[in-house]
Amino acid sequence: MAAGGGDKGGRVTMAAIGRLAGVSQVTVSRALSDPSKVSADTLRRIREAIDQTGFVPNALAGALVSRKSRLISALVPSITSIVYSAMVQAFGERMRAKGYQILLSETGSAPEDEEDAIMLHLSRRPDAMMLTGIHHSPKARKVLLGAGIPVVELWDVTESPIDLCVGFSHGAAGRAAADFAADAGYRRAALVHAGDERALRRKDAFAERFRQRTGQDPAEINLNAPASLGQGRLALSRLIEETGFGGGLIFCSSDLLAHGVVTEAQARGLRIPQEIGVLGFGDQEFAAHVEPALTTLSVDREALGRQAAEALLCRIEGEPIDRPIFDLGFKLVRRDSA
Amino acid sequence: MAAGGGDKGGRVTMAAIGRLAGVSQVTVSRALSDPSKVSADTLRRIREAIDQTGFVPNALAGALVSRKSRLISALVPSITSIVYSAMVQAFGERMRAKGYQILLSETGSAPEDEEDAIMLHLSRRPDAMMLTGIHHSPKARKVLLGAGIPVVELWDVTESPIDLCVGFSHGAAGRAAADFAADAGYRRAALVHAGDERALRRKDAFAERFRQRTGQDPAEINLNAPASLGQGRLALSRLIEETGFGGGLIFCSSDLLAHGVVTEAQARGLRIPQEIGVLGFGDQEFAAHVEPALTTLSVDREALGRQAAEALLCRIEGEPIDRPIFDLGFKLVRRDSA
DNA sequence: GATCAGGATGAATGCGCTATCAGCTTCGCA
DNA sequence: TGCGAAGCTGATAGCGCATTCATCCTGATC
Repeated sequence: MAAGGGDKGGRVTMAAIGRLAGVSQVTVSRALSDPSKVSADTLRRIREAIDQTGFVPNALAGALVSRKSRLISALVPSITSIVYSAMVQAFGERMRAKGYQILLSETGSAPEDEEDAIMLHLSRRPDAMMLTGIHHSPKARKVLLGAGIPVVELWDVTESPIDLCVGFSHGAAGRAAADFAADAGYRRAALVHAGDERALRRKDAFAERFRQRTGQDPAEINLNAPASLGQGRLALSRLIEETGFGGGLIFCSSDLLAHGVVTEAQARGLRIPQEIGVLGFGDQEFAAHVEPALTTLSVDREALGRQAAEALLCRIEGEPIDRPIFDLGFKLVRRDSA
Repeated sequence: MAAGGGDKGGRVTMAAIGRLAGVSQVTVSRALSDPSKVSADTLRRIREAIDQTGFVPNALAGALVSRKSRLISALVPSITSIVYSAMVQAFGERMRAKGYQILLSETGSAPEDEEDAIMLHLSRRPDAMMLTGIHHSPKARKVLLGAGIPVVELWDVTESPIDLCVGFSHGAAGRAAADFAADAGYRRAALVHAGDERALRRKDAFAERFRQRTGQDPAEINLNAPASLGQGRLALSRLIEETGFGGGLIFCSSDLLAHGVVTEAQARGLRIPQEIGVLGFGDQEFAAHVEPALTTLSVDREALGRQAAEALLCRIEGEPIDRPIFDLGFKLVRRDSA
């Protein structure tokens, strides 16, 4: 262990601080939660005792009795993806400013893992919960509703959220991409994606709209793997070698994949955007700075996180919310890759 | 609120489940913590009651009395940097497999923020704590020692850890980079970094060694901003325009900056590695796949996280650790950029 | 001097659970 | 038939704190 323990054999509690300062446990509690309720002299003695002993209040006990844990639970598929980490960062920053801590778990992509994680999180009695996506198991929905806490679902919109949702329509995003492709004169298209549920919906919407507009079916590469530059390069190789893709617009499910496609295209001497156009998704920082700069669907990840935090805080503080569905939209940013 | 509450007005507790199943609260507790201690029939009735009510045990109360929260606290400067998020992911995965949850906070780079975060985390009575770096305020050290829990410091090594440390020597890394530069025949060098404390130590070690080996002082650009591709491009521009850098090896504090430097060099028509060599740090996924592939100092972030988890688990389970300092080293991976 | 408002403090209570010890069956075996 | 062992269950006692209510003091007001 790191330690030789506290001051004495027993651990330091408010009662112990009280004994040192010559007051009761209650007064110590008051001194910490609302110093104005305690006389200046008492406050000074209590603070001295705290400094002396290195006392750290036990938030477990506090939360147990007050029924307020000041803990917000957050579930994301992965934190190594900037997509989610930037959102969680903005979310957490806002929550921390309001005195809440974040209990964060990765759920992967399997719904049953999410269910387990939800149960584990609820057992810590969080004051609110943030989930990614709008698809959850029936049991998850049930326990969430039963928990009686505000819940926000992120990265998507639905008319029937568990409680609140903040996101944008992936169908609309896919259609916007297809319209862009058709308007820009592309007569062929391909879809490269990592296989996650929301990417699939963008892809399907793209395919349908592109077919309507051009009469052509896009080729498709489902990588079924976390997005990475290497996977993006691989995707273009497979597109060319497996499907005989000879040019057109490639709509990627993330900027990282798009960057990989661009890199592979350059390595093969293919000209961008003349021979192939590349459309990314997310508008991550690097998108504007690579060569050629990526044309991409821009999503404000920080705004998603902030808005989610704001909505939950309203709920926690009992303020009315006129509409629990926040559609933050997206923007197509045209640069040089398509 | 999301909910209309539980089944009744009051909330569901073990006592309520017991009433439903016709047993006492204690038996419910046993059924959950060790089902073998309860008869098959009782177990079935308890499980039915739990399913019916959607009961979720209150881990706050459990932790309060058992003095085991099954919570591990983790403090990192930022989760949007893959450097830390990949490490936390590996750390969390191992811990989750052992039944622990992670309480994660971002501390930024200010030491006083870390101190606040440590106090907040300790108030939740975690079973162990993971910190980034080996520099902490005296007060932080004191409360950490007083908490009596295992502590691991990550990303660096020191002879005097608070409890455990897992990392590598940044001085050695900087020197290895300088030796590589000198051995490869570079007579000029430049240092591009984001300004964080560990990058500064690598930089200083590089500068000193490079001077010894070549008699030359490296140029330096301190970006004082989170590493990004755009910052990397900016850095090369500044290097050329402010310091008149005309060629040599550029040692970057991260692969992302290195990638930016490479991108800017290509945009300016500079040949790599003939005119300028670029050495990255971290060996992130994309390093091997960009063109030219990045030469970089490889650090196994997942191994850091895993080893940290393993060491903490040993401490928690009371197993002996012969040496609390784990130096996991680094590797120089030569590819095409230098 | 009596009365009262307001500030400062403390005693008692219980949040929901685990740990401990004690009680009750049942069964095997002498 | 008796008796200990083993299996199952319950009563009780806190964990450390916030909440509630009661108490005491001070000073202002009539």
